[in-house]
This record gives sequence, structure tokens and C-alpha cells, in this order.
Amino acid sequence: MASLNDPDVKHPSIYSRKEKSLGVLCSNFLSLYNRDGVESIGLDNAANQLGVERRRIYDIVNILESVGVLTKRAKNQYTWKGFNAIPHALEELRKQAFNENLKVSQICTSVTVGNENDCLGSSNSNSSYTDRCTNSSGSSKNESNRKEKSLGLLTKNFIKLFISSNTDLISLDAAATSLLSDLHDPTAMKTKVRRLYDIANVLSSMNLLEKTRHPQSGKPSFRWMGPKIVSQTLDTNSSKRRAFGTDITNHEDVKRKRIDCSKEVTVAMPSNIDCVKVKNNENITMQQQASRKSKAFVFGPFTPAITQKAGNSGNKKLKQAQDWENLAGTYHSQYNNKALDDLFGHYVEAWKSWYAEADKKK
DNA sequence: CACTCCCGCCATTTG
DNA sequence: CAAATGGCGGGAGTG
Repeated sequence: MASLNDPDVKHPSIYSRKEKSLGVLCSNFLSLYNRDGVESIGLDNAANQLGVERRRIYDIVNILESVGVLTKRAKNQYTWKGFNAIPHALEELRKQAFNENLKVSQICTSVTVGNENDCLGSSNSNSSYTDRCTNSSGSSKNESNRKEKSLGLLTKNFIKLFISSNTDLISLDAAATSLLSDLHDPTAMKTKVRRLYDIANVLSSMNLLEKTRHPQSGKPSFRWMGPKIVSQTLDTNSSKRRAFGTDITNHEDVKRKRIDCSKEVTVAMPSNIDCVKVKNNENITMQQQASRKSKAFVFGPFTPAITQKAGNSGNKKLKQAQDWENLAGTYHSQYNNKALDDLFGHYVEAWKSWYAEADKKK
């Protein structure tokens, strides 16, 4: 259905690439499956609901799976694990990263890490994170690195970079380089970078990452917005671990410049789903209204709906999060839709319990 | 022009 | 073998 040949019938130009970004798609996906008793996800259904080609769903799903939000159950079928699973997934990644680093450092204990003080990436000599996880049982020439080049694995390794280092700001180049298996091939680099952008977009939609530019160099970089984890002692102090704040929230203000429209609008979920109670607050995007009254279709080629541009662009420096607590206190609920708002509630809950657990374990 | 990164061709893997 | 997956990179938007 979705006659894709009528883009002109309504709004001739207004095509905005942003509205089709993986980030937006991910937001929609998330709000569509979060909430109520969803536990099974059918790829076909997802594609239809979200109005995108199947290929895109694979992208989203693979990345989400890397973070624990989903699990593949069977062909065409995924299981929704929810945001509560993220903490554990990250912890798991941290462990892996730890072991891998150990392994590497043992092999080449020398390597003066001297230069390059901050930007990790070049720290571990060559080999990058690609380990031979792939079937350990010899198995003749396992030439195809297909598995090793998967978006999913790349996502994990990418996240490990942040979780295991002391920096939360990594430049695009550094990341690409360190995740590259053979850093001599310019083509491979380009491809890797493309993937990194894809990943960054979806992680951003979950507020785990932020796309920025390095302060001085101005080079495109990524900043980890999720928990730090790292070795860090963390032990006892049981005082306040709810640092994650109440509203994890997001940015909007923090990242105002680029992404702008990426999230607020989002959600336009299809009919059922308990109907987003949208507290008609400010401006409900017409997109939502439309989708609500007309059966979930409308969705397809996203309505132009121009996200509200509001009066942003005001304050720019604003230093970014890191101290979620503080941030949370300053700006509260900036989501126009209950769904997302609530969604992050769970998210926060997860962090809290996770921390409590970690603390106890210590 | 340099960045971003959507789109979908088509190789692989599955069932 | 068909269907499901998912690399990969051309090249269209953006700034």
C-alpha cells in the first residue's frame, strides 16, 4: 500500500531528511513498543506501524539488541526487554571490555601510551576491539567477517570505548579508527564512519549519547550520556545514588542546536496503544492528531508537521549534563508527550535499582 | 565544499 | 529454494 508515489499530492517540497532519520524512527519504535504489556515484536508489524521499509527495522533492532532492549526470539520475532535491561547490558559490556583490554595489554605490555593523552582510540596498539569471539572452534578458514562487521557488534564495541575509558568525549575519527580492523583503508574508514553516524543517531534518541563537536578542534565527536561505570571506586558511599535523576532527560536544551526536532515530535503512535493521553499541553504536533484520528496510517512518509521550533537557540553554552541531578532539577519534563516521559521514568528506575545492586555487591 | 547519513542493491544466512 | 537478514557505499540533503 503506502503508495510512495504521491509525495507531491500534498506537500511538494517540504521533504526533510531529518524526519526520516534513524533517530526519529528509533524514537517512534520505542514509544510504540514500550508501554503496556508488549513483549513480542514482529518485524513486519513494526515496519508497517512505523511506515518504513524492513531494512530500516533491522538497523534499529540490531542496535537496540546491543543495548539489551530487545532480544531475538525467532525469525521475524523479537522480545521486548525494555529499558530496565540496559544497565545490565552495559555492565556486561564493561566486563567484556575489561577482559579484552587485559588481553591486549598482556600481549604488548610496552606500548608507551604517552602521546595522545586524552583521546583514547590509539591506546591499544593495533588489532582494535575486534576479537575472535566468532566461533572459537577453529573451523577452517573463517574468512567472512560478516558477523564481525555487524551493526550490532560495532555498537557494542563503540559503547565499550566510552564505558571503559575515562573520557566521555570521543571524536568521530578516534572512534572510527579504533573500531577499524585495518586502518589503512580509506574506504573502510568511510564506511565505518557512516555506520557510526547511524549508531549515534539511535543511541542519541535514547539519550545515551550526544553528538557534539570537540571544544577546540571543533571536530565532530560523541559524548556518552549514559552511566560511566568505569573502574571508579563507587564503593561504600551509599548516600545518594539517584544521581541519574529524575528526569534523565534530556537535552533538548543541552543539545538544542542540531537534532532539534528529533525527539519531541516523535511519537505519533498508531491508534490503539492506549491512546497516548497526550495532555494537550503545548502544541500537540499535528502529526499526532492526524495519526490518531486516522488509523495509524498517515504515518508513512511522515507528515511534514514541522516540529515546533519554539524559541530555542537562546542559551547555548549551557554545559552539558554529567550532573544529571542538577540538570534534572533545572529543567523538568520537557517532553510534550506522556509516553516518552513515562518511558524515561522506567529508565530511571532501572538505573536506580541497578546502582543499588552494584553498591550492595561491592 | 565538507559533513551527514538515507536508501536500497544485492550478498548471505535461515528455515 | 524462498524468505529473512543485513553489509555496504552511492550520492542526496545540510550547513
